[in-house]
Formats: sequence, C-alpha cells, structure tokens
Amino acid sequence: MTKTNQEHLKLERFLPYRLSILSNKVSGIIAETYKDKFALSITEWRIMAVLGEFSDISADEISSKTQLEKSILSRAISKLLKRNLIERSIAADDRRRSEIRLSATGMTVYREIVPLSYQYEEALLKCLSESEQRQISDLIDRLYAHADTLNERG
Amino acid sequence: MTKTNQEHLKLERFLPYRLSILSNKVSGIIAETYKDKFALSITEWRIMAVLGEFSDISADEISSKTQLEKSILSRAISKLLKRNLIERSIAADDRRRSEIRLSATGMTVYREIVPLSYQYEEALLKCLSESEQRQISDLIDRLYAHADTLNERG
DNA sequence: CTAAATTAGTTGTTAGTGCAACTATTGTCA
DNA sequence: TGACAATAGTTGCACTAACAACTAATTTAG
Repeated sequence: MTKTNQEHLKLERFLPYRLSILSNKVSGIIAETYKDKFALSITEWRIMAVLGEFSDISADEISSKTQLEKSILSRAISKLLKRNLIERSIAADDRRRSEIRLSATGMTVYREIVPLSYQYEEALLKCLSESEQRQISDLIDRLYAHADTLNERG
Repeated sequence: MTKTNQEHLKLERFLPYRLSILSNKVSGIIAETYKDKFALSITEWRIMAVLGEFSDISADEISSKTQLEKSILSRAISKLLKRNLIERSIAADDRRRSEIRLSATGMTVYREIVPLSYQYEEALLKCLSESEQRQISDLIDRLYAHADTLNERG
C-alpha cells in the first residue's frame, strides 16, 4: 500500500518542480552570456551547437537532435539566415529538404561560445565530486528514459 | 590546465541541456494531467499548490515561493478568481496587500490533484533505488545552491 | 508633517511558444 | 500512371512569458 494521498503537496520538495527551477536557473545564467555577447537566444544557440557538430543537415534533423518544434525551428533558422550566421541550400536528391550549415561568421561565433559553455558547466559542477558528477549524469539519463516510457502509456 | 576548448560541443551530453530536456519532459507529462482533467496550466497549478500549503498569503509571497514573476502571477490569479478556484480579500493592516486562499471548489480540486502528483512522482522515481532517490534529491539541491552563487557574481 | 522612496499589484508592449492549417515535393500501391 | 498518403518546411493565430511603466498604499527621513 503506497502512501500517495498526503494532505499537502510540499511544492518546494516536489521533484518535478525542483527540476524545473534548477533547469531554469541554469539555462537562464547561460542565456545571459549568449545574449549579452552574441545576441543569441537559447533556441538559436542550440541550433548552432548542433550545426557545429553536424553540418549540412536538414531542419528536421536539427529538430530531432534539439527537441525543438519545427515551427520554432523554421523561424529561428530564418533569423539566423538573416544574420548570416548560417547558410542553407536545397538538397539535390529531395527538393523538400534543405541543407543547413554554419557560415564562416557562424563558425567563428560557435568557436567562441563552445569554451564559454564548457567553462560554465565546469563551474557549475565544481560543487560536486567526480563520482557525484558521474552519478547525476547517470541519474538524469535514467530518469529521462523512464519518463519517456511513462509518457507513452498515458 | 583545464581542457575547456574542445572543438565541438556535444549538446546531448551537455548538462544544462539535458537538465532542460528532462525537466520539460517531466513537466509536460504532468501538465497533460492537469490540463485534461482540470484545465489548469502549470503556473495555475503551482499557485494552487502553494495555497494548499499556505492560506491567506499575498501575491508577493506566492511569487517568492513559486519563482513566478509578479505580472504572470497577477494574470494567473485573476483567471483563477474568475473560475472561482481561489478567493481574495484586502489585508486589513496594509491595503496594498491582498490575502489569497483556495475557495471550497479550489480546495476540492487541490485535494484531487495532490495524490495524482505524488503518484506521478513515485512512478517517475521508480526507476531509481531508495538511495539513488536521496542522491538525486541532494545533488539537485546542491547544484541549485551553487548555481545561485555563480549567478550573483556574473 | 510631508516629500521622497519603497512596496504590492496591475497593465501595456513585445517577443517567443505551440498547435493546426497550409504549400510543395516525394513515396506508395492498386 | 495516377490518386492518395506521407514528409519537409512555412505561416497564421491564440496564448504565455518577460520587462518596463504605471497606480495606489505605505514607510522613511528631514
């Protein structure tokens, strides 16, 4: 018999809530860096981060790698195109698909932000020991995989 | 000498990113429950969750407990008032402040959602052992506290 | 006591999000 | 091959979020 009908929900101890607060705080701090120095939103930066790893990929592939909605992606991509941070061409074999890559400028920006991102991650994780860092990484992966299965069953 | 200038940012292994994805997934699943059964957004539910614990508190107090912006709160509160899920009166000692509480209907809804929330949390955490559950809880707290200090120093 | 500063809450504006409808292209299969 | 389904991407629209400007009430200090 599991005890799930407590009278009160202690919001500040409720895991989904705490995850959300932590994530917002962390993303928010990083976002400030991008915003101040490069005028990039989190969304825009994520797109560029993926393009730094995988070049000449389609919007759909970016979507699956970043979990961003295709409409959001479409608009973010046109912004980045206007700013000449990325380039786009039509795929030869399938004219629906586009092939997107970082421009020279975009690559420069990318190369500047990557170390900043790692520095922040490192600074953030400094409060944990090496083994704790591995632990939280592992626990996040497992929670995500599990949440995914809960999702599908309703 | 820390190695922070790798060529590529592996987005899918970048902790802030993974936190964000996990958090969105988890919150999204819960939000569906609220939305389908009670037509409540995450924001609205958080307000009600706080009011279930602390009654006759001001919008500002709710804000500090939920991390919600006061403008967002103001609008969410007027929605909840219209739906008769909460009640509001002016504080006797300070007529700027309002005192907000769950209505009878709001209390009923609250009492229905709390066990659902706990059930979900329990289901989510089922993939972890007891000690792992304590670990992640502890690690989240420490990361949050640490992120907070990083924030203030810029 | 009163002018300035502070605090609680509301509202306007702007931009971002999420869903669905839409166009264009390609794939399927009878 | 030719209608229909599926896929890639864009756009419209309603909704939410973030920030600042605003009103009203209270506190502070000279």
